[in-house]
Amino acid sequence: MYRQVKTTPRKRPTQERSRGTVDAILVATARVLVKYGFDGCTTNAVATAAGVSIGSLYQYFPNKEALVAALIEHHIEEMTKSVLSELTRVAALPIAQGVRAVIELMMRAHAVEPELHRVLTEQVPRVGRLAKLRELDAISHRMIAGLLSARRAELSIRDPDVSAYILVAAIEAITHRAAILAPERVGDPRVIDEACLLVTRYLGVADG
Amino acid sequence: MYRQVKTTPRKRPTQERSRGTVDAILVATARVLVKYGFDGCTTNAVATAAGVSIGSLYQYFPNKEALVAALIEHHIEEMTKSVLSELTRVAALPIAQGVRAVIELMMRAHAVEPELHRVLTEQVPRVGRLAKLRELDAISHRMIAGLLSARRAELSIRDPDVSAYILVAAIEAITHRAAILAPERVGDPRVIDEACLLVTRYLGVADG
DNA sequence: CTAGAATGCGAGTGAATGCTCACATTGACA
DNA sequence: TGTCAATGTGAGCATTCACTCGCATTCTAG
Repeated sequence: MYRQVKTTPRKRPTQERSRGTVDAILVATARVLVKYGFDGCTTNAVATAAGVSIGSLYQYFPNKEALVAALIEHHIEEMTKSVLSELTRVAALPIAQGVRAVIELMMRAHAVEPELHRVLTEQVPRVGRLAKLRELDAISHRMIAGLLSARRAELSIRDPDVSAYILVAAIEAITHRAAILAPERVGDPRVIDEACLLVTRYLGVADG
Repeated sequence: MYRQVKTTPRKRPTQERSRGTVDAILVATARVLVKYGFDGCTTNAVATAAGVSIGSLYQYFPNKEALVAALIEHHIEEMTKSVLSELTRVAALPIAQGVRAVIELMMRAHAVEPELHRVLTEQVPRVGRLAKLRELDAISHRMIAGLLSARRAELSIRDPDVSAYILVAAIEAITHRAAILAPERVGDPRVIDEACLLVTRYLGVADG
């Protein structure tokens, strides 16, 4: 399918100077990626945009994919972190409030740098980072399933696992679409309210 | 963003012979695309796989993107057709039955040639066919909104438009995910049942 | 201060590949 | 059967681009 290439860094920067270089390269990658797309994101273009020589770029990244992979990895890790912390926090809340909190988190997560988010999302499969994405999915899925199990008495669901699958897919899609296809919908309280309604009615709890 | 290229056919085939050529090229494109991905899908590879010379390929397709665009267009048109006909049919059914019918349609639609579907989906933006996809979205959205409006008395929703947005996003995602990330889930009756439940509970109607 | 390590440089190389074009073959129609 | 248009061919051109390598500069430790 997709040619798999090594995307592990070639060398870790140790001095201050080189850390700056690596940073500049990553920032430039994001900029070029958003502006010209994956195909227009040539290593030479990135190096130029970063104000760094192409040789330096190759000191730290073994190839083009590695550049994008690094961005994706970073992005997904950030999302994983916030999902984890938010879901932990939510465990203590009344369900309706928890639902709203999670949905708002997702909206916010999609709203920061939506352009970059879109490009990265599109390029995930090309860069062989689907596994990383599925990891995030799996985490969300497990945590939601756990929450549903724990509060099962309050809910009218049959199988927490299937329900978690359905909910994760639905909420991810609603927020993702809002961000990608209709940016004006992001943060639209009608959409948020309605998404909350979808979940609470499905779970059989009163809306917050 | 993405360099836009002409993707309109260069010449319409008139004789029987050339129609066969065009067909062979499209079939080969699908095969090569699935097997080697977009990057591995070189025009020369497609021509070889089609048993056709590279020159002939360029008689009918102005460039590489046009090949994939043709496939995508065809794919989306097929989906649009079945969505239109199914939604029309559904208008006469009791709501719960209609919901199930639509969800099953979506599952089926995603289940035919899931590999090709996945690759095409991934390549939609690169080939500048996002507009076509949004068209299908808009059609679905309008028709669902229409249905919700018409049966509003039976439903406990506030804004048919927002509800349609939510439902289209949720159902599309649930089926898409099933097909792409967990093919074993496609047609899983538990997932279908649960998706129906999500919708009927949200709409406030009894499950079928 | 100095030696060697770390970092930075960028012209150039090699390979991939989209696409052209001059020519060959086939079909339609008189 | 002859002629012209439609169709088919594939060697190779032109370009793009990822990546290397030999050398220059900067840092650090002793």
